[in-house]
Amino acid sequence: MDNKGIAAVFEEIGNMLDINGVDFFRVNAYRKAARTVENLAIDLRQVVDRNPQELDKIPGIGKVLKEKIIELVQTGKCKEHEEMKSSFPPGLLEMMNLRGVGPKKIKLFFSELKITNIKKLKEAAEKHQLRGLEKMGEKSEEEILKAIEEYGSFSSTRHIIDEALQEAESYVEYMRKCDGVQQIQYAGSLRRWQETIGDIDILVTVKDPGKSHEKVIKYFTEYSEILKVVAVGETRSAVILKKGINVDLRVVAEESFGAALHYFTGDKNHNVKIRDLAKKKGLKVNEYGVFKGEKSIGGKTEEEIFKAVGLPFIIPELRKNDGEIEYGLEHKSFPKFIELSDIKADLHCHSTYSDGKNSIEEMAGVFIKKGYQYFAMTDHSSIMGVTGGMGSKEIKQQWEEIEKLNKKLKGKIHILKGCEVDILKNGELDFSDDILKQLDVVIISAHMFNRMTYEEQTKRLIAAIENPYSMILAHPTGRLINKRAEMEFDMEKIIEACVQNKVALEINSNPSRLDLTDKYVRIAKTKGAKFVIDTDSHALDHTGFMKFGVGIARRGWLTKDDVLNTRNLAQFDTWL
DNA sequence: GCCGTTTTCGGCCCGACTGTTTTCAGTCG
Repeated sequence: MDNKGIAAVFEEIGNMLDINGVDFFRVNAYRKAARTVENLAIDLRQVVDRNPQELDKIPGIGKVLKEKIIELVQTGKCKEHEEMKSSFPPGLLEMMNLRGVGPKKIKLFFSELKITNIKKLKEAAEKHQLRGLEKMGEKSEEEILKAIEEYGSFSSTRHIIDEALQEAESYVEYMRKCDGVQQIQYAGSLRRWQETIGDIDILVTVKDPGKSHEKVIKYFTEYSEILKVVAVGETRSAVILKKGINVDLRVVAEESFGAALHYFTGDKNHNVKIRDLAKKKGLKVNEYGVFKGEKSIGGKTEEEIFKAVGLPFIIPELRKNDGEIEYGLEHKSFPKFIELSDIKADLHCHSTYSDGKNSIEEMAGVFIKKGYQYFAMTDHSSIMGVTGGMGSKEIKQQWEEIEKLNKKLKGKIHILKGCEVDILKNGELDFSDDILKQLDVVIISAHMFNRMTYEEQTKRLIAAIENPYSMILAHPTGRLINKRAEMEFDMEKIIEACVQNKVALEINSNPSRLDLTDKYVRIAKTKGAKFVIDTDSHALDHTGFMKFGVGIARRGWLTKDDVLNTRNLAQFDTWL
């Protein structure tokens, strides 16, 4: 069983304990462990295989959960989990997904009305049987029916980052026009550049706290794209957009901007840790500031929050309670992480020579506008028949065109002759050595045969990486977020093969790919890998995806030096 | 269930909003 599966089991045990009314801290221990395991960079299967004692180092995993992890990895099951589940009516846990329904309500519905699933809950609400229960009334019944409707109509999947970003930017633009709004900023997982986004969080400060709050909240709930207003309070509001994304608004005074921004940026585990640190120093951190007793000692900026608990500024991308707090306490400063402005080239894009929408010259034009010094033209090789991949005749034509363009565009940008060469089933590449040796940039990638076994796939990829002409391994897992699962293979071995053979790892910036993921970026860095951040553009407007790849790189703790396309052409050429 | 330069036992982040109530429990982030 993999990390995700283990996390799901812990989450389920937590939920069942919660419904059973067990001590909340025990429940929380399971939930916390579930989040920790889910966000873990290392594969627990390998840890258990190698040395189970390493589990002791994982925060929040003690004696009991360690044994459960070993059991789950080795047998695929956990006895206690199975036993608990067998005593739970199927369908009961699913009700946890309904907005406004938690463990207490589930327990109430079950003990009083024998409701064991969403269908029965709906029937009971429609027959007005719920309003007779303790603390339940007409309104609660309506809310439950609405929650069931929402649950049925929206997929519970998380949103792709560029969709969420567009929605957030439009909403922020709208809010900016509201009288009384001073500062405005989206926060949450979007500000952390997380690969997928659960909901959008918007923070606003107002000039005149007493008077403006109400006005701003009202304006927020009048946005044209809203499907439903979920909550309206004095400082908070929540809505669901027509596109199915939840948006939370928080309104605070100017002097609390930093504290609120920190609180609202999260993630939750990071925030809990910061508050815990504060507590040990005799301080209290909340969304309004840092307090010593009643007295505020900071909160206007995020820096003040970090400083109060003895930390240097931590960039949003790192806030995952994934070692960043410990690192900050020990080192008192962080390396300067890569920024979008460090990028000097794009090394993976397509033209009409394969499945791109635009000509080479048009692609060159957009990269010139971005101020890039060079880019690699990397159309598909011929096996990608559906995408009109290039045979040896087409690629030679392309070289001629590139040479002409390089003369024409001299001084503006330099085009490298490249190719996204497919990895064949046996690990060989889809072009002869004769072609490969004439290319400036050879990207290798697997588009087909993704159903091979774990071992076969690992072997296949390693063979391709060991090809002396291979330079960059593109989108290794081949996943498409919410659409296609990742290929199964031993990622650590692949990373090691890349390091040994001096093959760079691509961070593919396409928001549906984001492949490598941040977790493996970080592992690869510790193993000494080099990276490129590419957009894999198939049209002019895809070239703007770079920011997402840079976000992943920052989440993986990369600096400029780790990323090859931050180098100027001469330096990059040396690496080639 | 986890954890420890205040503890191996006794703590565990902190606050907003809703609905049903007259003081708060449940839920959420």
